[in-house]
Amino acid sequence: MAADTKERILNVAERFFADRGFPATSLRDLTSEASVNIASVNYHFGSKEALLAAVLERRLRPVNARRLELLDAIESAAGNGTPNAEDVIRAFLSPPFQKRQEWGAAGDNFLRLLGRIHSETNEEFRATFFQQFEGVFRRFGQALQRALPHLDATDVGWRMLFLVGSMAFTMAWGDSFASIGPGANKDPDDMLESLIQYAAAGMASPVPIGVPVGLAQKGRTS
Amino acid sequence: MAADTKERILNVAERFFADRGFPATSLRDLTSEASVNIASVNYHFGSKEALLAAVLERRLRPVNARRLELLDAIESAAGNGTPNAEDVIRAFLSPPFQKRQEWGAAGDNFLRLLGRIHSETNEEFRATFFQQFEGVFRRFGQALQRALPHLDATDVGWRMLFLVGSMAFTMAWGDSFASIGPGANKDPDDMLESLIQYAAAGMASPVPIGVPVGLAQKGRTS
DNA sequence: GTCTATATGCGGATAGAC
DNA sequence: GTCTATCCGCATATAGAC
Repeated sequence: MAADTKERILNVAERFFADRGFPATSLRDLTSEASVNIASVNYHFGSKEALLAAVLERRLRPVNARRLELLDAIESAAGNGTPNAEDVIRAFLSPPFQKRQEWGAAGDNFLRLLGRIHSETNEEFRATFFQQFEGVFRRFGQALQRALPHLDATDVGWRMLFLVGSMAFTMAWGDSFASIGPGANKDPDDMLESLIQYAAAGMASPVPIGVPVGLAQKGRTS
Repeated sequence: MAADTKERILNVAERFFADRGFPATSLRDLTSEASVNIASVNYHFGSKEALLAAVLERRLRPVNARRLELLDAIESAAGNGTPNAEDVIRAFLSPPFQKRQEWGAAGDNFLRLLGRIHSETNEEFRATFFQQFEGVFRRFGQALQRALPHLDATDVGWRMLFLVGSMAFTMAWGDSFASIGPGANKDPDDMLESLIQYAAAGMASPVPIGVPVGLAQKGRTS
């Protein structure tokens, strides 16, 4: 049962990489937990790094495909007009969280891994991850620029950085963070909608005209 | 020169932990780069984990002290009234970025490390990091709840999650992310102001009244 | 406080039998 | 495809001389 072996490896790797991080996960533990032979990772994937790439690609591909599909639909509907910014943001944020629900516990693990990966600034990780992500990021950047013509390109770039940061952190922590913050839990399904609303408001917020952003209120509280 | 040895270790650890991550950093490389003996980490700090704690505490302590100082001033000025949400957000976000400028290159390294640490969901890291952070997070949560009475506690909690995510990601990536996004670089000093503005708009955005957030527009683009 | 030498164990990867 | 046995190197940590 080779196919089963590969999948068992992928599933345990997803969970362990999410829980412990990639460098702190040993192939010994991983293969033991998956009940496969220790040599099978190298046989099926070639190396530990290639295993990470396979773990990411398996789920990132459909997520990003869905993102672009939704964006295509929005741009088609807008025609020559400007697309709605909230719609664009929704198209970017929804797919990973919706897929998580489809994928159940595995989706949970993947999203936590994905959240981790986002703040990995290493070169090797970038090669694996940004290869899948960079094109999507660019297309959504262009769409947001059209949807928010009052922003210059730098503002759009920074705000996308903020948006992706919120998304990644929410993926990494999900519900477990709510216990630290104030208030009891409501339905976790509402979190995505709350994130979309937060991001849409932040994205579209006006830029002070004629006043350099950095000088407007610098040192106000210091 | 023992004091110098400790500081050289701390400085290199800060940079290596930021660049490579904690588990991927070896004490061999670290002590070699710092030009100190390999045994000195255990002599001065006790263990690799204790070194991480020392690295974090050295800079996190003044950052969080400054945050609370600013928050105290805001709450004193507000008296029995409600403090301004943007002021509270500024008090939370400004100190790490202002300290970075004070600290120069070391501040850069620390902020990248701090960004990483935020998405570390491990138990061990939480012990070290949240010990310093949890109290600050609670106090700002209460302040934001008072500043934004139209939000219930769950909304405040989630939006703080989003805010911290934006902040952490900005710390981790800083300027290097701008090259991926659209647009050329403006003054990097403006990034903090842009982040504050984004967060303030997202934080204060209205909640649809009488319509559950999660049901309002769910599936709109799917 | 600093150094060398070493204890002790785990890491990824592979050779070669089945 | 799967397994055992092994190569080879690096990890943290410490003992003990200086």
